[in-house]
Amino acid sequence: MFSPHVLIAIATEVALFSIRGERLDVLLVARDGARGLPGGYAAVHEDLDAAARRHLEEQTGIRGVYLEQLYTFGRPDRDPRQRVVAVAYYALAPANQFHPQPMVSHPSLDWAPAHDLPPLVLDHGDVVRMAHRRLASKLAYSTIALQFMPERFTLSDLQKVYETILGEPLDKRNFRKRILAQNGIEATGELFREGNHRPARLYRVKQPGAVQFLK
Amino acid sequence: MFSPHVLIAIATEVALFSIRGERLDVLLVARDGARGLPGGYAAVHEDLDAAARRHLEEQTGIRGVYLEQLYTFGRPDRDPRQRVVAVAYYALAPANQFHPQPMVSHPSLDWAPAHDLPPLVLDHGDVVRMAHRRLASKLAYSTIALQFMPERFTLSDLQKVYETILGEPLDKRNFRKRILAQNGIEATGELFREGNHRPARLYRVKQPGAVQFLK
DNA sequence: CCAAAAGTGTTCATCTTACACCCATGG
DNA sequence: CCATGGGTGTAAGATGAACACTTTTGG
Repeated sequence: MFSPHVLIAIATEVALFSIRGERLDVLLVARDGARGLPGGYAAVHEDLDAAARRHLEEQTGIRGVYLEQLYTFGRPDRDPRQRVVAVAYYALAPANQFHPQPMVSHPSLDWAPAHDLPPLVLDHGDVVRMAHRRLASKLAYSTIALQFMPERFTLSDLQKVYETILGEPLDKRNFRKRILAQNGIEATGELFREGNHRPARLYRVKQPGAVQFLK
Repeated sequence: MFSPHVLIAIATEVALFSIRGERLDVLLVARDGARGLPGGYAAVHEDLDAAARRHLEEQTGIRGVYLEQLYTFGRPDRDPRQRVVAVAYYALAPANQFHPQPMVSHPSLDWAPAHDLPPLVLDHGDVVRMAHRRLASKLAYSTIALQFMPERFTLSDLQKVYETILGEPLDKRNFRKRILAQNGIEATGELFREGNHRPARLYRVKQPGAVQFLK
């Protein structure tokens, strides 16, 4: 049906970010001694998004996260061994503050700081950097940061997410005004008590699945 | 080297826009009785951007235009006949005001209004709509509209480009302030005389290749 | 009572929007 | 002199940025 001159292997690659402590981390898998992003070939009759999710789950156990296509890398020399076109994605997983159990128990997995990546295979470093830029710019005009939040969270938690991704401190009062005006979250009425200080109000995302655009 | 289960045909598709008259038009090619976007398969060792440009030139004669990757469509059922992943692009060609000679002489080509598309093959209508949205939003934070301009143009010409893409009229004074503040164009000192009214200053793009981001 | 983080309004500067008239030309 | 599009500034409103103190809790 097809000339072999147009048949190409397609791989998906997923940069999965999470806020851990006060760092933006990306999840890496070890493969033959080097580190790279979770991913692999898409099967002939497999949807690309599904392939990205499948490899992510198979290699990390993570599922149900926000996933967005980033860019397709098609330079013929990007993989020196063979011709593979890579459809890159990025994904966001909730901060682990309310999930203290390690999300990852597989020994070949580890987190690396997005700001200070170790050497990665192929062009995976470029993927992470491009995803990080996209994420940072999306903070300005969407509610995408909510995808990092667990079921219940405080405004300080959310502010730390913004500050971590942007790499700069934000004014607390202005931040709260802005976030509450976006109307994407609501107070649960509960309080979160921790440490020797005033307890914080807990909030939840109104529509956990949806990322809305602002203005 | 590869299992045949991961070998997939990759096609590029290009939505080429131009401002013609006061419409945003997209260039269509006729193929077996239907209309679609210029494009075709990428060869095994061909760069994807290069494949998009090659098919565009082979089918329309157009080259040297601004080209940007849009999205990769990977649903297995997008082409009912066979499995083809489509890497979609959009391209921008200068308005024809200073190029009155038809850019296209091939009989199987025609322009269609982006706001009112005829039925297109496969998912090409989705590609055009997505590209149009991307273009409209990029007007707000980049100098991408300059890619529609010929070598010399007036501020009224440029304003018509914005108005046509956005589908709404803009205030002349505010528009001029904004554009000149962006610092992407400069007056040539020449005047353009046409019709029985005051001649208009001609401008040129400072860096014709570059699209700069604002703020 | 001390330390620590939560919570809360106002002012100033900046940017955005609305708006109307004169200018230069061709016919 | 008339019609046509080119060209220009200002004021009001909206938005964003800066900023400090009180509250509640645990120890």
